[in-house]
Amino acid sequence: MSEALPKTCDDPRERVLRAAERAFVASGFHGARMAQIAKEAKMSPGHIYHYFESKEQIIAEMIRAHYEEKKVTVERYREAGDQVVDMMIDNLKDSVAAKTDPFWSTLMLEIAAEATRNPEVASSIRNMDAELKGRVISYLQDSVRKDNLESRLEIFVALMQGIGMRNILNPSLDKEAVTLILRDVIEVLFRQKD
Amino acid sequence: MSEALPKTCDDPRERVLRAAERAFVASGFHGARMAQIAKEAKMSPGHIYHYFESKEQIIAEMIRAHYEEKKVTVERYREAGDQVVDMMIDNLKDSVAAKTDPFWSTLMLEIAAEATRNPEVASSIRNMDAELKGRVISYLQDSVRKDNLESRLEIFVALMQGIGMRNILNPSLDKEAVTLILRDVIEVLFRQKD
Amino acid sequence: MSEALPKTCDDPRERVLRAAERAFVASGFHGARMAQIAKEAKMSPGHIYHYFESKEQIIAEMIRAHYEEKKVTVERYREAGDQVVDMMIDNLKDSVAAKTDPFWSTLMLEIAAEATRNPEVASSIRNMDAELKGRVISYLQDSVRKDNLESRLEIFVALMQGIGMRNILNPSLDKEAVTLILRDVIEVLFRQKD
Amino acid sequence: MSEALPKTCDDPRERVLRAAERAFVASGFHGARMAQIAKEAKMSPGHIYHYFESKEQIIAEMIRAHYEEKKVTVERYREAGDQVVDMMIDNLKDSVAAKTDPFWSTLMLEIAAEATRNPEVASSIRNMDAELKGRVISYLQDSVRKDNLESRLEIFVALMQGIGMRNILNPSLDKEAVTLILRDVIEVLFRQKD
DNA sequence: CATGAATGAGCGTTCATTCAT
DNA sequence: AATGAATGAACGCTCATTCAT
Repeated sequence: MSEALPKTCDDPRERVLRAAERAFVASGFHGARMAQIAKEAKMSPGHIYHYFESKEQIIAEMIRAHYEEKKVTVERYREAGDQVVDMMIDNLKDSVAAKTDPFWSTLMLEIAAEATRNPEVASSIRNMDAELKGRVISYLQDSVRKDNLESRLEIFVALMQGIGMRNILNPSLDKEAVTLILRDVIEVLFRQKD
Repeated sequence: MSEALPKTCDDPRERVLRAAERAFVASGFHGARMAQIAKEAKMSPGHIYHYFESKEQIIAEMIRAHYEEKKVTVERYREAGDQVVDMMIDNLKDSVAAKTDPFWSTLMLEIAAEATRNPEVASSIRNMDAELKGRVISYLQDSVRKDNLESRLEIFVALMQGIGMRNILNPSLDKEAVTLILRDVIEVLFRQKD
Repeated sequence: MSEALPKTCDDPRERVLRAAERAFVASGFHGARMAQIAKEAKMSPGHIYHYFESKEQIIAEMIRAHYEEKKVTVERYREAGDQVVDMMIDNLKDSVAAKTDPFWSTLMLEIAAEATRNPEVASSIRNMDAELKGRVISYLQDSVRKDNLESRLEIFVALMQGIGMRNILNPSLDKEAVTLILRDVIEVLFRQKD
Repeated sequence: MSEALPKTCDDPRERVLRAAERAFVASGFHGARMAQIAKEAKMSPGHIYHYFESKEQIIAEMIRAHYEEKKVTVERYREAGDQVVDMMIDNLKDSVAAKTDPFWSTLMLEIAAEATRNPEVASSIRNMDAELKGRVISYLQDSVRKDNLESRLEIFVALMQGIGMRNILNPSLDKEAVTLILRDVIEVLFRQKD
């Protein structure tokens, strides 16, 4: 009954991670100050180091948590059976909204930028990315056209993440029009020719 | 006749900008050290401040220079006349190679990330981006399908930049396969129906 | 009857003092961490402050305890009667071993170094040192040469502590040879000319 | 004519070393603050790092400089020929004064204490100490008793450094009386039996 | 009596920027 | 125009000490 809520604001590690996320979005991994993270986590700077060894570790764990969330998100493809292309199209509006949320697109940008500089982070990201992509491919396998599936998926992911980046450079991006056009792109990328 | 060569290695401002570009790609805007930029520009750190007020200004001007280069690049769309979709397809391999060049994709990432943090830079980028897009639209106008052209262009740009980001997260991206599939996407995005 | 055993491992103050001693030898007064002392004393860091006001106080009391032990040690001179020079010579091997024990020589070094920095500690050490020396002089008085006895004793103590320091700077010090030579030095310092 | 004075206050490295020496004597290696050293060296904290990589390096170089000075000091034994024991006795007053200078005895204490904790420093000190001792032995070789010479020298050095330590614990040490008694100790340690 | 989570001042060090030359 | 020595504020992080429980 009184089950501890998992991952609430009461878990101090989680509080730090959430605070760091906000600080990273606001100032970038390098620009974010431990003092700011501490303040947002309602914790003294020193106490953060009871939960994390370093700022680097906070970055690494936040990236990992980000991928864990993505894992959950892609599980819905598993359940879509052979309706997966229809599902992608049905969910398009939400997907575009998610990718154009400035919070998430900014974080994605930071993560990619960190991968270009920190080899340890890069390797970890690439492993997680590959695992995620492998899962998605196994879920799509039977219901979409199979030729060059991996590359088609790469293009789809590139497109969705690219939309996030475009929304940063052009926040007046017409999400509705984009959503409509994306339907055709998804059809051409994935629909099996009966 | 003895016109000063514009943008050669002899122009010290240009030298700083090129050096900064390399340093930013290697270490990010925050990670790059003025000392490193000075060394690469073969100039003392102090002397950089004769040409630029601050590191921020170097970032801003480097981004501007980046857009100036892009302006030159898009001019070829102007010259393509009504063959523009064919030209996009013919150039696809080069375009993919350009977007997956780690140097440029890293720089693009830094620029986008900076836009999320520095409002002045963000505003300047958005102006330049809008101008660039306006030009491209005017060049495409007569030779591609006109419905929702701006959004179709956004999607195309998102896709190309997204491929750059994907290449960072997954450097074993199959560029050849991607190039092939992109042909179909371009057809569906831009080809006028008879 | 049920007298509390003094100075056993059950006395928590004593446990802290012993733990501090080990930590100070391992890391120095400054390098030793309260957390380490607490761990060695099998006590929480916070609880140490029920027994001691500060780290400084632990240092001061540990030094005092060190002198109390020395007091016990010098009592044997009292019991030697007029055989004291012979006893010094007989005990030489043990004395050298004691002074070259890294534990005690390190502690001696820390104590002397602390005396150069902390005036309160310095004053307390000087009092205790003077008292100790006074006792030894009274024990030696009747059985050794009396001219300049205090200075002869100073030289003897300097020599023994100096050997401890030499053993730190040159751990391959030949203790056996040193012991042999010291016999002659003691003879010249203390033996009464019949 | 206008020869640069070697090691004057104009050499900034030397200024840092001298400032560090004073700060180390006043507060110990650990207690001394870079800000304090900077202030005493009339230099900003940041600028110290143009000359030294770290506080550790300053400590290491100061110790080395200390040994270089000692090397110069022991050279006079070389020139004493077979009068070396007489010279030791003649110089005794100065030697005692040098060893009881609180500045130098405090520094010696810090150095020995550092050797018990920092293995790199310890190894360097031991090498320098061994070299120094080797030199002295070669200078004494022909004019003092040869049995166990190395250990006799160790005892002499221990005695002199021990006097420095005693002077810290008992600053009212009677240097004159000590000097007188030391003559006999030197005779017994080194004088050749005709 | 006892805990250990929590604090926050202060450390060694870095680096954008300045300025005497 | 050009240098590079010099600055000092600000960083990530540590640890003696406190205090709610």
